[in-house]
Amino acid sequence: MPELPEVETVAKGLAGAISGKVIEHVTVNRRDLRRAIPDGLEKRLTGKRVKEIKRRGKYIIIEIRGENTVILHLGMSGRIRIYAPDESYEPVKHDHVILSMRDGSKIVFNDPRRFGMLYISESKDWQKDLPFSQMGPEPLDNWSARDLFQKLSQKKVPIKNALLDQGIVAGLGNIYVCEALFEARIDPRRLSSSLSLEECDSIIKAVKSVLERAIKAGGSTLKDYRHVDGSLGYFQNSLSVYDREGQDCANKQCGDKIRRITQSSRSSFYCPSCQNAHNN
DNA sequence: ATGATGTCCTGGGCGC
DNA sequence: TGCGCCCAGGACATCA
Repeated sequence: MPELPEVETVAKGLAGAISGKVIEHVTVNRRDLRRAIPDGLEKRLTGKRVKEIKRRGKYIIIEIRGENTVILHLGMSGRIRIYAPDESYEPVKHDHVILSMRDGSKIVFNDPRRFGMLYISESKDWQKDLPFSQMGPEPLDNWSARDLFQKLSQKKVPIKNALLDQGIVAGLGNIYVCEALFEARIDPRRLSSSLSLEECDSIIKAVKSVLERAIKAGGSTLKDYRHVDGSLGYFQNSLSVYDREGQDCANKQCGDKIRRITQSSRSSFYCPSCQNAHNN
């Protein structure tokens, strides 16, 4: 379940491996992912040079010289594996796309659950395309409490759901929303429109803090996620509430236990004592 | 228009 | 050991 820190880690790994390099051959084994891999992808990318790799929300943006931008989303279970020129590539189940670079390295996109996407932007400027045209701010860039407060003031959904909405802020998923709300000491059930400007500021600080620490740790490996070299992230060891139902609250003086509830048929984890639901 | 619910998909974990 | 069941969840479709 890659969220911003995991996607950032993969994007950085990809950038180091293929920026400036030429794609010599493209193999697509299976096209029917969440969004079909477009026919013609092979032709359009063969012989092209990779310009730059970026990240926007949970998407990896691969800019190509002389072609529109390649958009990659890892879905839930997607992985990118990079094989150095001297490494031998042994195909495994669910290897859907293989980019063979001119220097002999290979980039493999594997996705068992097929929730991922790999396509080419329709417009010259990918940012004008959906979903980017509708996407909220990058939480680590210029995300302001004023902006969040303004957006939440019209929302009648719990704050947990609002933060998962990519139009409010980009890149957050279930894990980091739970963690950030714990750190901001805000109950996930609080109505979005009930939050004060100060509370929005707390949320922003908590989100930034948890994302920055997770990126430093190389992301969280719960099930599927791996770095591009196959190694693991280790931020899962630093999670305070996510998947810790029944365990002691991380605040030592608290003494309460982490609770799991369901919101919009998704699990939320929180500490009933530290995350107080006054003002609902 | 907004929010709630259902759908896609596979592997892993669980109970019996 | 093996079978069936349920769960994980990001984005999007569909419904009220």
